[in-house]
Amino acid sequence: MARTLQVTLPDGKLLRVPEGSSPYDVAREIGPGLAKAALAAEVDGELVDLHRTLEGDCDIRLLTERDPEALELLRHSTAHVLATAVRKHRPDAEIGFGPSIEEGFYYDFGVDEPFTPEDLEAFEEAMEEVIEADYPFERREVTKDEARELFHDDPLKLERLEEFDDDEVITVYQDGPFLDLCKGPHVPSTGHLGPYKLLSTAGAYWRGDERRQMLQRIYGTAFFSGKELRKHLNRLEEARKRDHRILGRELDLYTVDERVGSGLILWKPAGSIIRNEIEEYEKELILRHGYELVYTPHVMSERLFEQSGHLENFKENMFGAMEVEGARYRAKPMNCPGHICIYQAEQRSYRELPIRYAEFGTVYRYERSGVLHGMLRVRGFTQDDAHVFCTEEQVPSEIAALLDLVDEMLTTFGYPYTIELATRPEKAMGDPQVWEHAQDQLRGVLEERELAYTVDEGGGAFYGPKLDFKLIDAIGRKWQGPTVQLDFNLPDRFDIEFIGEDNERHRPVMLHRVLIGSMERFVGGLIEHYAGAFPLWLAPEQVRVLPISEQWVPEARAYVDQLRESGIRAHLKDRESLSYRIRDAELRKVPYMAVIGEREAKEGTVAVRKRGAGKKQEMLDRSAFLNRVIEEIETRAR
RNA sequence: GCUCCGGUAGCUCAGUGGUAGAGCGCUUCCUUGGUAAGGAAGAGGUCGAGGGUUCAAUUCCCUCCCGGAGCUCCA
Repeated sequence: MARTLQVTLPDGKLLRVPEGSSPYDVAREIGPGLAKAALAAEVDGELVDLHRTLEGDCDIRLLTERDPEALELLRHSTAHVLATAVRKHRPDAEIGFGPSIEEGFYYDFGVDEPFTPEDLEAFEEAMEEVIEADYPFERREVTKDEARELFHDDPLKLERLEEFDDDEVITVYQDGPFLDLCKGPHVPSTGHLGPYKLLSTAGAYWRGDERRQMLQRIYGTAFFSGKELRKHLNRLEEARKRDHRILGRELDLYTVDERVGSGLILWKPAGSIIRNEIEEYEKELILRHGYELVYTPHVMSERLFEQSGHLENFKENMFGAMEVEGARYRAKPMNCPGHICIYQAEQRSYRELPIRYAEFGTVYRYERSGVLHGMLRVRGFTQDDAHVFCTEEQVPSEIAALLDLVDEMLTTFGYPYTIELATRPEKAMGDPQVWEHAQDQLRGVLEERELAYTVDEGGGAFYGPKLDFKLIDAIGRKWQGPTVQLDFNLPDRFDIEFIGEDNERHRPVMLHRVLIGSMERFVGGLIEHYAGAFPLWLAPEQVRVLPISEQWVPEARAYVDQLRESGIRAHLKDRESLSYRIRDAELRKVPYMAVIGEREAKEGTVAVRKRGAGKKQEMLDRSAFLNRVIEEIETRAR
């Protein structure tokens, strides 16, 4: 009698199957429905192909479309099918890597002629053929020598191959004519692929190293259902519509000019209003939290940056030196040295601490031309920077106060957020024990508040651990948010001190923190977050007053004046037809339209139409509307 | 910086080896309007910059500048 294996299912149920069975056989044993739906399996914690022979007794979990891991498999398998198709059209294409990624997959190819959009269409057609052929994904274990032979025409694969240890199991996967060096697993056959779409091509360095060969990357995405694919493509379309560069132009928020230079933002009046509102709000907030405003120059002596170490560690990101009367100056890439100089302008007593200096400081950094991107990645930007000088004992309360600030700020803008604690990296300066202690302090505050956080092990800067806050925007994308950073470096470099209770000199702890980070990036992000429809308190134009006809212009103008008198940004539009003006106000995303005609004139009212609310309108007493607007602005309602 | 793609009116775009066109916007006039485009006329372009090929270049070639998709890096 054949021997049997005992498999344990996720629900704890035990099953006996003949030796030599595969997960597929297990699925069939459980039911035909599962056998059909199963795509792969997790055996003793390891993902394996559905038809892989089981080695012995094991825990097994069958993966179907509903498991997140299955989507990754699907995408990875789709990448293989893409490579199969590319090889059909371009037999000489060298194959690089083709993994699944967060939103889909890519595959890198070494080709002489880059791919065109027409190529992508041809590849999609060829992929259909591969799918129809329903080739199984066949897994084989090979020796290094066998693999060398199999991939003798694929230099990129050979290079990867040499990195395997001699005793490592090397596996290859074959689907029809295409063979790839691959760890797997895959879906059972090419016929199991779902709907997919090739999206774009781009250059990518072999192994991400800019000194290496440039490969051609094809990006695509794949799902189990057409519905999900369409949803994803819609999301991409939605993101495209929110693009701050397009909205920024349409709403006259900012511009760039090649005469000024790449990566340098010109804030137009409407954008400046938004920026100024944010600055005013934040100023009020931080003054309430015990910060003091300071200002420091944009250009400072190069010697300062020698002392701070920026010239040593940050030089490739700094603008070049300019010379004045024999001395060299630099545009500042960071605000900290200036703030330290202010701290050191006097002898400091422990009684003064903590000292919190805040500045909307404009910094300039050289960024490679290829990375510049609208307002999100620029060469000149204004940070809402602050530096806290305090004693070691004060660190926890300072961190706690910051958590409050961050929460209040992000709630105002309607951003949910997550927290990350970044700890000591390999190459770090300072005593590991000091690091340990500081990290414990940060952790302690988070835990005391019962805040959820993740740990980015080794993700801290070389000079100190940090807390990173990630924002989640209206369409679910993550953005870099506030950061708080402990610094064990600059206090030493500048020999910062305070006189303690014991009348001795002591070194204060220094914290760097930003809430919004960079004005440019934050506003760019806000444009996309709100899709250009800013809440009332930020909206460049808050109320547009529309007289029905010329007859009511004086009355409408008087109302505009009254609104402005109360600090409301109101404008009169009286030229074109009412329909036209309504449409224009909607397109400009003005929060409120106030229409005045015969009826309103008679009753001293105003017909209020809210942005995006269509024909729904409200008849309000003029002072009632004014008060409502003021209230909404003051509470910074979202 | 690198690979590929692009740059024509303020914006979105069409077009051509014989020096240019649309829609929107803008100006003026008519219309005096009741909730997402009332009508007409007009102005506006050294076709990104420089060089080359050609009888002739916005068009073909080269270099540069700027933008885009990525790679790498970052607030």
